[in-house]
Amino acid sequence: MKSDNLHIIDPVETSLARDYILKWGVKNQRSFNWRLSNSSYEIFISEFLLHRTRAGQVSEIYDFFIQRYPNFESIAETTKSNLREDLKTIGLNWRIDALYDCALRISRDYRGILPLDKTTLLSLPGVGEYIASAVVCFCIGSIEPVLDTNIVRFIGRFYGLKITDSSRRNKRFKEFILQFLKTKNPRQLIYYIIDFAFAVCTPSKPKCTSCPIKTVCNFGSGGGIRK
DNA sequence: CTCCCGGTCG
DNA sequence: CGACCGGGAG
Repeated sequence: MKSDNLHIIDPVETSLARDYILKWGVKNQRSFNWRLSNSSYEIFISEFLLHRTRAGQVSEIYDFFIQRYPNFESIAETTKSNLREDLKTIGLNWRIDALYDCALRISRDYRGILPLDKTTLLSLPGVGEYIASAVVCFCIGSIEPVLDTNIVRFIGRFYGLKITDSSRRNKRFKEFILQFLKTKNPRQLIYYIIDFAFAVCTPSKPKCTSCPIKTVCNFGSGGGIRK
């Protein structure tokens, strides 16, 4: 029987699940070129393009885009219509405008070098908490509350938290993911969680019966979502 | 916290 | 239709 204290982080269960995810990730992680990059520009671009867009979709144009636009200046020097043409397969025109404006500002105000503090990142158009946190974590290696829809679903189910539309900005979810990411390589673990949530802890019909952490998971062990 | 928005794909 | 490695406004 689990503790009656709701929403208390169990360090043992967290540690067990983390170890399982790390093990699972080694064999089952997806391979994307942007995950191998340590360039702040490429990391920023990839997160920007992944905004509300499937990873498989982005992967089809990612190499082409980085080659054509190797830095922020090259984006700032083209036209919005060129940029739209080169990104038309992934859509979301407002995002393309935002990317263009980001490139202008970074070129003009920061000499083309992406500032790596969250406050400045958040001031850029189209950059919210997820992208700012992910960029800082991936570039510097610090532990940040990176909460995309996949990670929110995973954290919510695992700890038995009610998942709502605002969970990604919920203070409790942030605390839980920060705790979960307390490893030497949070970036890698984030990728693993995302892939795990994509393949096993899916939105509909999660594969709980074959899930490696069902015994310590609130959802998979039959606890369901506690209020 | 709630709601709306967006282009594309499975 | 729901979902996508969310952001912005209210």
